Amino acid sequence: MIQNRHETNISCTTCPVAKLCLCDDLSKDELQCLDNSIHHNFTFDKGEHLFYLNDKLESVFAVYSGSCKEYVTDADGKEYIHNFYFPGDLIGLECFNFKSYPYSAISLEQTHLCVIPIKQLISVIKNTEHLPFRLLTIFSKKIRNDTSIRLTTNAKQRVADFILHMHMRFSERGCSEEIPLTMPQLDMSNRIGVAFETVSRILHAFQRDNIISMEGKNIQIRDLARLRDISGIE
Amino acid sequence: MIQNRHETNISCTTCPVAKLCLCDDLSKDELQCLDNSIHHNFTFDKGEHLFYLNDKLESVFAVYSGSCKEYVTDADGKEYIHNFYFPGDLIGLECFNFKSYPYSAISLEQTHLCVIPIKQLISVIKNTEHLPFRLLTIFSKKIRNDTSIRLTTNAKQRVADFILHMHMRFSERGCSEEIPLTMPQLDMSNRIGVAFETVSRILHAFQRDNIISMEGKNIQIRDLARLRDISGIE
DNA sequence: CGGGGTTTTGAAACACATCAATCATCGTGG
DNA sequence: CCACGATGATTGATGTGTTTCAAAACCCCG
Repeated sequence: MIQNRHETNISCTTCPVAKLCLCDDLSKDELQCLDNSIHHNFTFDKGEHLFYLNDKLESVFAVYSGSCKEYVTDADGKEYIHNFYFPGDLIGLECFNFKSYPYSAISLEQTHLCVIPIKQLISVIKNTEHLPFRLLTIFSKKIRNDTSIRLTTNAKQRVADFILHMHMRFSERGCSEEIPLTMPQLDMSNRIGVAFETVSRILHAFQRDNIISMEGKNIQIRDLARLRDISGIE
Repeated sequence: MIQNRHETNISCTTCPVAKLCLCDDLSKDELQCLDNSIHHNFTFDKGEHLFYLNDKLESVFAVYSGSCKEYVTDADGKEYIHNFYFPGDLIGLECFNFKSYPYSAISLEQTHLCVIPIKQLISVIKNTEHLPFRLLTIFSKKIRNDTSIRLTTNAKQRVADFILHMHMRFSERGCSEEIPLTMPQLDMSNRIGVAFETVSRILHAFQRDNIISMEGKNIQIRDLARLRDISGIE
């Protein structure tokens, strides 16, 4: 499925997002063992699929740079987006005991990925003390990522929730100043379940009220307190 | 926090929902090791809390019988329900690396729970080959449970999604005929993000159209195909 | 300098929430 | 055992937030 592409000497030991990925909490030996099981640095162009719905499941992906989305489409062609993935995130981990992928995944820009064959991942899990716990942490976080937009909220709250959630994720990546929206607003609207025209209107209202500012596709939060207030949680 | 209550000779080896719980996939020895770490059969009355938001995290819970919900409330007192839990489900597993519970959990009826202290769970994970993989499976399933109601759907689709999801969960428990709604419709409406009056109307419309039938709090699906059609997935 | 994919903006329609009142249900105590 | 209050469910009328439709403006990218 995945053609072998330009593979450089990237490794987990030098990876800048290792702390977000499988590697964190691992001993030096364990890290080496994991590193040996990973094929580093596959390049995907914008709009290229990592895999399609019902493709045979063979690998888990780790984002090295760039971004991706997971989605399914219904009979009408309407798109449901599970989540977006950024550097350090793992794609497909929760399918490890499936025969095939239950959704499609596509690159939102030029994206570099590391590929971990499931069989080898299972072997590493068996042979390392800390990886099982690391995986529990990753899954716990994924549950919070996947449920970050609440169902009981209105459109403004959802946009606020989305921005706050993105802010949190990019802060983890050492980028707390600006949130780069790598996806079109249509993707954002499909993720949060609001018409894209409504998203556009709300983003403009937030700018008018000096809650955020936008240049191009970058969002900067100017009033975090107001945003949290609109979101309504805590 | 948890008082020791009437504890009988229930064990994982004889538990009727073991296949849904931590036990599945474990060897006989591993099961024994797990069993020794679990305090079985704590009784919670309807409306009794398992734990409150910000309580110190000490244990994970397994539902033996009955049902529970996890929720948080916002500043206005509005309730957000993460999920419902039925026999074989685990509560609090995704908090294992937290200091305190990030939400509250309450019993919806008389409920029997098994309590697994986190420290001992970690020790069992370290000492068993299969439990780490069992946990990955449980987490994968939980992600699907937590995201079973899509954000981009209308009220009818959400009610349909909810019924289909409950149907799936109760089918796993050998109860595919009738879905016992142990929660009031208000809880269901808070879970799916639809006003409870709207839920009431939709449930009646579904009955009028012979898609479901209801006696008391039990839902019976009469036209699964129509329900799937309304849901719109696949 | 196009031209397809986005984003913006306005007007109209509608699905759903909200408000309000009635009805059913159930556990509790007199 | 029935009356009572509390809780949950139903049903209708009204208001509004959001979607939908439509058209224009923008903006990269080739």
